[in-house]
Amino acid sequence: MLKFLCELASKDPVYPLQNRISRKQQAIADREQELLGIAFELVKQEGFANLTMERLTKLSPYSKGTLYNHFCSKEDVIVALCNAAMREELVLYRKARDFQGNSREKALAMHFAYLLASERNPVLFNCVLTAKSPFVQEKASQARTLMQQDLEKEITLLIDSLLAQAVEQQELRCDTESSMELMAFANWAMAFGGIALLLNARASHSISRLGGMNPFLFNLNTLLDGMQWQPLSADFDYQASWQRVAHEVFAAEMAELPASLQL
Amino acid sequence: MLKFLCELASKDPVYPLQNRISRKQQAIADREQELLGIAFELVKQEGFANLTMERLTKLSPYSKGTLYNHFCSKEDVIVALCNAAMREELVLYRKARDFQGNSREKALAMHFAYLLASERNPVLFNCVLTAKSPFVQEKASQARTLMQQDLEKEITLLIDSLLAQAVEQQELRCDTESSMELMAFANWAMAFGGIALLLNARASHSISRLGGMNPFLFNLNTLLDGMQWQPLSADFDYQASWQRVAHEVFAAEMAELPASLQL
DNA sequence: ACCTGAACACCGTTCAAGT
DNA sequence: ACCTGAACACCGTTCAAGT
Repeated sequence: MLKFLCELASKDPVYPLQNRISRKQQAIADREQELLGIAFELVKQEGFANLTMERLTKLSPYSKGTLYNHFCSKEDVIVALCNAAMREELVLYRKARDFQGNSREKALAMHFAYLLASERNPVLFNCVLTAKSPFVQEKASQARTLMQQDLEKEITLLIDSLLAQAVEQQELRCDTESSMELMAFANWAMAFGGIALLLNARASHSISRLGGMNPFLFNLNTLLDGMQWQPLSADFDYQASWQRVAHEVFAAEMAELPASLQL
Repeated sequence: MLKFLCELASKDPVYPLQNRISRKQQAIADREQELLGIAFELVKQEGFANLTMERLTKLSPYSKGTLYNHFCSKEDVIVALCNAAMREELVLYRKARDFQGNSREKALAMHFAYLLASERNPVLFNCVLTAKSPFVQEKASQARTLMQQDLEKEITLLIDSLLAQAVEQQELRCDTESSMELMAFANWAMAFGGIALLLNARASHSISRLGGMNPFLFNLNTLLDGMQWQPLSADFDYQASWQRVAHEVFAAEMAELPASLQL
């Protein structure tokens, strides 16, 4: 359940790796992962309102004081969870990038990874937004906030290099320097908006009426067509690419998902 | 500040209008508006974490028990605020629809209205998302939840009729029945995603690097081009339309905005 | 019938006392 | 040096007592 937290434990920069990490430091890092794992279970089961320092203390073998030794506030826990989620996303993005296909198919694979991450863990997806809001941000520790910015930069870098590759292969045109950044943002906005609405507003009229249709591929095809990213959706079977991504890249991750969710 | 709450007071269906509303019912409806106004100020100043039943009680002339007479829970207050925000949005959408121009320009005006609503009141914009999350929804009163669905339907209707009009005028093609609903959703997702990210993640790398550029028009032009909504952005000056909307439709609302925000 | 506010269980954060 | 848990101020919700 929380293996993603464990395997990333030693990477947390709050306790930076040294050539030889002291036993004590390692113990502290381990405990932090243990605490984050419990916090993760709390939000997973009942949403964010269910995460309280009180409950976190009671479910852990430690005292409140010790919790506050790791996290300067409740918000700090939230940002820490969000960072773990982003690290997990990064792993998926790297897999997506290696998909065999043209540049637009690779972009599709990246979006698939984003959607997959949100389906695997809906609450953490929302976490990423709330964690960025100024009210949360200002109560979190600086170390954790900086870490978040680093992770974000790393993701941005991946996207940028994909766009650059597409331009190089002449499948995408990019008139000015700045329009590349605008294109990156447009992709993020479209994907984020679609997922956030689907996750949170499933009951809403204009979403429930979509019935069994999968709006993601439609959204993406429309946006990428608007960017004139070749080949256009009229000339290529991106539905097939979407299926290929599911089977060739993310078969393992898909298998973990509840059967009710077909991407 | 909270005039939008007042003018809509009598419309709240929790206390439905009758041919002759009793004096007592009117008093109750008034008090509810008063309470919502205070709640609004609380979230406006310091975000949602600042809204507590405790503070709401203290800032009002009433007791806790009376508050719970109006709102069955804290979440119920949030949904009530969200509904007020949606009513305000509706007013803007109606103004946008009457913009003189081709169908795609009208769509632009609708998006402008959405953006304007979010700039006028960032916290309530977020409110609309959190208010739809299942955890909040299940703690709110049914009356308020139903009201929310009605408001949503009304907004959807406006969008749908604009799309239908565009198809009728042959500026937009719509192959199947369902693709209209997909197009409506794509517009919502793009607009929502862009605004939510801009509001909450201004500090994030891939947003801060956009600098002074306004990504909204880019996002919209790209999406609507992808939908093949005529005339395409290459053949029409939508930048000019955007300015026209600001001046011709929303001059009054723009004037209220802090000068730092140029749409 | 409606309003009040005391009461209860819970929460976030701190810090003196302990090891 | 680090851990503990009592203490404090605050919060959401309820309900017996009042009018």
